[in-house]
Amino acid sequence: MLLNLIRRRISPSKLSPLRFSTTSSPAERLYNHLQSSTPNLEKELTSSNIKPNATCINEVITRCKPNQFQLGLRFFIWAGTQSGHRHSPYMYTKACDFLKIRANPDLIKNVVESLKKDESFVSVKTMRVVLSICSQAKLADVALWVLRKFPEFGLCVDTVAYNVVIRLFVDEGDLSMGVKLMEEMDGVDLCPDVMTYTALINGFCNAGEVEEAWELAKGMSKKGCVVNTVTYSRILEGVCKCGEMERALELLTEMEKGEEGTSPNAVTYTLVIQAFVEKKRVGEALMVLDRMRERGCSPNRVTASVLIQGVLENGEEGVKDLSKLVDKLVKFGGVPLSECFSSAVVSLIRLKRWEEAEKMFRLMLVRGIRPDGLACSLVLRELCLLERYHDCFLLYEEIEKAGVVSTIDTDVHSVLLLGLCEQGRSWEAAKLAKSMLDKKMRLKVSQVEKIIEALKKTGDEDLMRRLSTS
DNA sequence: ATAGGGTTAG
Repeated sequence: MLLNLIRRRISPSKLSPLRFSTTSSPAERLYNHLQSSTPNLEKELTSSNIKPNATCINEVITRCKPNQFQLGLRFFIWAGTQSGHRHSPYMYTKACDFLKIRANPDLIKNVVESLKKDESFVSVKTMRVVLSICSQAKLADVALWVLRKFPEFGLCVDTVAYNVVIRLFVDEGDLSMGVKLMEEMDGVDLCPDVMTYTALINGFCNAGEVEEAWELAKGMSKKGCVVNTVTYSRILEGVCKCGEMERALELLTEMEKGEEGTSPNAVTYTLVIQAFVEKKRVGEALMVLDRMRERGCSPNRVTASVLIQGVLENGEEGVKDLSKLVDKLVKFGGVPLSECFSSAVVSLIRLKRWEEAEKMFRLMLVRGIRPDGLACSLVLRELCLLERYHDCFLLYEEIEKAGVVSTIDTDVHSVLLLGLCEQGRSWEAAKLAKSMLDKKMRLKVSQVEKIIEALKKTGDEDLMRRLSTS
């Protein structure tokens, strides 16, 4: 950190290139190449021989001031075309946020135009990165504009590029543009693939136009695309969303009777189960569970949590229904008892039935059923909200002992720590603080002073030393 | 490229 500060004070112009390249970070060097206003920026960047990784790319971009965003974007595009590197979705989000692409769509157009003007090397890969940026920023119009620019660079549009643009229009709700583009593909000798169809089928299903989706699916096989379980499941989901549960069951039957590649899987059945649960038709949801079992398909944790929530919410006989369901899920395999109980705890908390949730959670610990990370963190958070810090601490210790991979949020840790201090539980606070230090957690709370003050009372010198150096 | 139920880093 200190080194960075010192470095920044040295004006780059006073350093010879040789000296510069040995003393500065790759990001710094790339950033300086970026400033060099040469006619061909990409060549300049490539000549640096630096292969930037994610951290480095991020560093370069965040160095850009708002008036340099166009340069920053151009750098990001260049970096995305380097061999052996591929921007992760996270990086796309990051770049789009920082460069404020969505608020300023012209940035993309300007960069593409400047690539043309500077006669930089532009490949299909370059365009793919540009389209991914449009995709991340949800800019359908700009994406279409980019698509139309391909010929100007002597490039042929491919199916993947079309799919990106089609998906953007579909997500915007512009289905007719999606269809128009798909039809246009024929004219340039491109064949719509499963992705193209899936995008449009999704769109029609979301718009409640299941018939249209169905027609598209029928058209798929004629074009040599295989209609698979996923496609059918999407349509089934659309049918469910329209509330046509009887038709959904018919479609399910058809899938069960159909060929190998279209037989329903756990996701398919779970969609139907969830739809019944949402319509408070829990009995029928449970029947679908039996049905999937008969077809040799095991429920998974999603199936389980959807059904458990449904039974708790709408079951006639509450706990009795629940234990019957849990027995069944465990017997069917695929979902361990601990997952079922954890789901029940999570559902109860969501339903604001806290007392039942706590009872069940404690029952789990007594019976040696290990709760999952989410159940633990929700229970501990609730206890903190109720200011039952000591209870929370005791449960925390038990959970640690049970060896649950802790996913408890940092802020819950901090609130608990502070709460223990305020309630005069300095021994417990010290123990928690040590545990947090072991996990390399930072004390992220405004009243750090207060905590330190309370911890001093324990007279634990080892702890104080560790706190002061952390 | 399919569902649900929280977070982290890149």
